Amino acid sequence: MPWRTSPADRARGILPDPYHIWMSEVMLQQTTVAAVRDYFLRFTARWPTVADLAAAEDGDVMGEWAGLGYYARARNLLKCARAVVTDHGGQFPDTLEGLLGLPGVGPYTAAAIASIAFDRAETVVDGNVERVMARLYDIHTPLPGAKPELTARAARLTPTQRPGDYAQAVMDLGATICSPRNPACGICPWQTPCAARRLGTATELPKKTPKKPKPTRTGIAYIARRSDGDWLLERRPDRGLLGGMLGWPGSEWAEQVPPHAAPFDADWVTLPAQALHTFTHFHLRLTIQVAVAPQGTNPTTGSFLSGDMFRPSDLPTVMRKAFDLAQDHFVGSR
DNA sequence: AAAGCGTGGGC
DNA sequence: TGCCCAAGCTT
Repeated sequence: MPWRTSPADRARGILPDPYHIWMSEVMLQQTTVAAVRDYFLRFTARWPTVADLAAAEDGDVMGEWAGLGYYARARNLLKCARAVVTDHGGQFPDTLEGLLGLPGVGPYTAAAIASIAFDRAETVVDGNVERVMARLYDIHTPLPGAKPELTARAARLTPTQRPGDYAQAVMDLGATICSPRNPACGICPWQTPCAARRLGTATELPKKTPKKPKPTRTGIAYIARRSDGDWLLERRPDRGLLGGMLGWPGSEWAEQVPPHAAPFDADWVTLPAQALHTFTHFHLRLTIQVAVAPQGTNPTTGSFLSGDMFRPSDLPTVMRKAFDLAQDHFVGSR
């Protein structure tokens, strides 16, 4: 992992850049290491310091985050960078309390930064640690209700020696050996004290309360290309689903879509294929309508973005799926 | 305090 | 193939 420094360096007092640890930890919230890696490298190459990031344009940061999901993280990333510069002299706070005051930094991330970047004896409790503790102590209370007990167990184990190494090690243990499906108990360094290992309950822990089924919503997206090659796009409002991201104008997304109008009058063509996408709490079937806009078109929403300025990679994935289908249409009809 | 909030990979 | 899961935070 490119944000990590070796235990050997850490032992000699060489700690990682707090900016890098903060960046990686925010990206890693509910996101796999494999997905984060390239984003981390692009962000730190483009904005090498927190001051560079604080000076960035909102749209540039949102565009660079596109595809990683949970876009409130990107909005808070910018807020946080600016808070560090304006309220903390450009240095990240080195205490749990100070870190918790930053936007997008909750109990886990604050403890991760404090322990990994500053070697403070704070306790990280992420999904890995929850699983390891539930098994180590054979706790059958379902999550999220078990969280306080799991946190207390984890805190009791946190050492004062090399807390940063320990935090990473216990998460690595959960990510590799004490894995959700096929835990490798035979090679686990904690196999002797582990209650679930002894009782044979490891694979069924931690218990979780069942999830609600996802409803299916539908909607329409309007993808218009002007004769000069510009695309009609809009910036979504700064809160809610895909907040702050670039997207295509369209209807609401709902189980029953209310009446709505296209952004301008034209001979809109409905594509034969829909864009299918699943969000955290619903499935979406997006119907795509395409049109060529004459020069001088005045849309009721959004604005035309030049073909040179528009990077499809700035779009969140659902909008990118819609674009790919529309582009097939425009190319195929040429 | 329960719900909202993305995405891709693995099985 | 659909479901589960991933180094959670905010309101």
